[in-house]
Amino acid sequence: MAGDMYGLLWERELPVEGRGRRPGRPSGLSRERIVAEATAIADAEGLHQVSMKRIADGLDCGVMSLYRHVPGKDELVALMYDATMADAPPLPEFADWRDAMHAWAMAVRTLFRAHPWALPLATANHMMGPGEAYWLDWALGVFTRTGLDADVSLAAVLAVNGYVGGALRPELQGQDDPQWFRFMRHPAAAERFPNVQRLIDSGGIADSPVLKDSFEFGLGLVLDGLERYIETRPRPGGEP
Amino acid sequence: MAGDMYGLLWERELPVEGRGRRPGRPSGLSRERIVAEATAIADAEGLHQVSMKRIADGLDCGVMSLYRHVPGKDELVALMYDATMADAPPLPEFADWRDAMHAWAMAVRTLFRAHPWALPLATANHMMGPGEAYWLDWALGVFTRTGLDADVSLAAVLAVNGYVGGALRPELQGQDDPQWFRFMRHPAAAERFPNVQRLIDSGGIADSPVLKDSFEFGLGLVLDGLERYIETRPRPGGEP
DNA sequence: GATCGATGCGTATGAGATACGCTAATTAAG
DNA sequence: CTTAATTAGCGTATCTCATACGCATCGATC
Repeated sequence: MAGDMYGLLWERELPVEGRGRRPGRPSGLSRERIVAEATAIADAEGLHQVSMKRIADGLDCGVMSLYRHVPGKDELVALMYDATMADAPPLPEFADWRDAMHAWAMAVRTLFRAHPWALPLATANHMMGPGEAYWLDWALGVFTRTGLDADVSLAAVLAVNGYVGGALRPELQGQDDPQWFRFMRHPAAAERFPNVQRLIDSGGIADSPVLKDSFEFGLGLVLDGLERYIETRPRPGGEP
Repeated sequence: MAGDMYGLLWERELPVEGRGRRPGRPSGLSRERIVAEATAIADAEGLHQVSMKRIADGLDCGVMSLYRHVPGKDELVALMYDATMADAPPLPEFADWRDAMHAWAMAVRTLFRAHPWALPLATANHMMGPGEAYWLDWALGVFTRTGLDADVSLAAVLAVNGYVGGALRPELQGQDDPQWFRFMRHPAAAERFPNVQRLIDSGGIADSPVLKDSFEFGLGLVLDGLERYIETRPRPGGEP
């Protein structure tokens, strides 16, 4: 179904030169406006509510006009995703890799919290666009500067990124439905899941400081692991 | 759209008693058969190919017959997800928490590798069913037995689970399209993403042992972080 | 002002989910 | 053995969507 996502996401990177004015009706619509409208709908009401009709209504145009600017809906969603990833202020420089990756993770989190519909898309198979590549490149630079090899740097980025993507899941759910444990009300659940039962009985779920910041708690664990790796990794020249 | 997912996923936990034989036409179809057929289609061709018609054809029945056993498609997908999570051999006992969580993570990975369509669903907002609750409870038990408080145990599980879910993403993608870095062929990409460029130039991506097992590498980092936490955490009674 | 090339978009098509209501198959009651 | 009760199977009709096709329109260029 997805034809040339690569061309779709990257073709505009080079500004087309040498065409000052072309013949033909000037376009009131644009790919950017369509993507923006679709994203606004998704942000407000979920990806489920994004339909070509709904977008057209929002832009006050005919449905089929959209197809002059976007190949199809799948491609539009891919564009929405990458545009969303690009929609964040650039990160500053950091002296310390750990501060840098902490900031990186928090920035990514902010992004996904603002656009909850994007997280499942991140998990689905997709082509990387410029918006997403920015984050990868930035994080790669952080680890490369600590002296890690390129492949290990990538593995480190994948680890942090993996944690962030996964840990966001319950967080985004929590915003809509704080009752992750509603199922424990079921009479059969208590005996089948004694540890969950114990957790609920302990009472302190709601106001546990660790759980309140479980994202940063887990992030800290990952960074701790990386710190240990970086400190103890075999170095080419041995100890100075 | 999702009505009573809670009842849907949990109602069958208690076997209904006291009804030996009921009147009415006996059912050839069953919820289980429908879920199994739908899962088989999704495993083979992706969730996109699962339609009520396709399922009905596979089961050699009419489309509307399915609705006698499943409230609707969204609910069917929820059932598929939870049934998939329940479709794994139970984990053995482990003496060491680290061995246990390593096995846990690898088991979850095996599950998602067998059913790639399930991972985006895990990321989407959903109600926990008995299949998923099993994994949560098991992991919670592991940490609780190390003496961690219930809330911290949950945070630890969320951290490992987060890592696993997130790290699986590129892995599942890699199976279908090993060219995660195809975008770097773009002329504009090299200068905009120098660190990715350097990574590619380093050449050793394909046969880097770290990247080959990047899942376990990252998992090790998370467990290292947890180990350090467990060893240095403040204990109620002080040092023995 | 005629032509060209792109945009805007109405209409038609086909897929997919599902509400409704009828039919069929059993069991239980008379 | 009827007959009523109850539940499964499912054809048809509808509604929502994505999208192919082709015509109309608009400006720039010649």
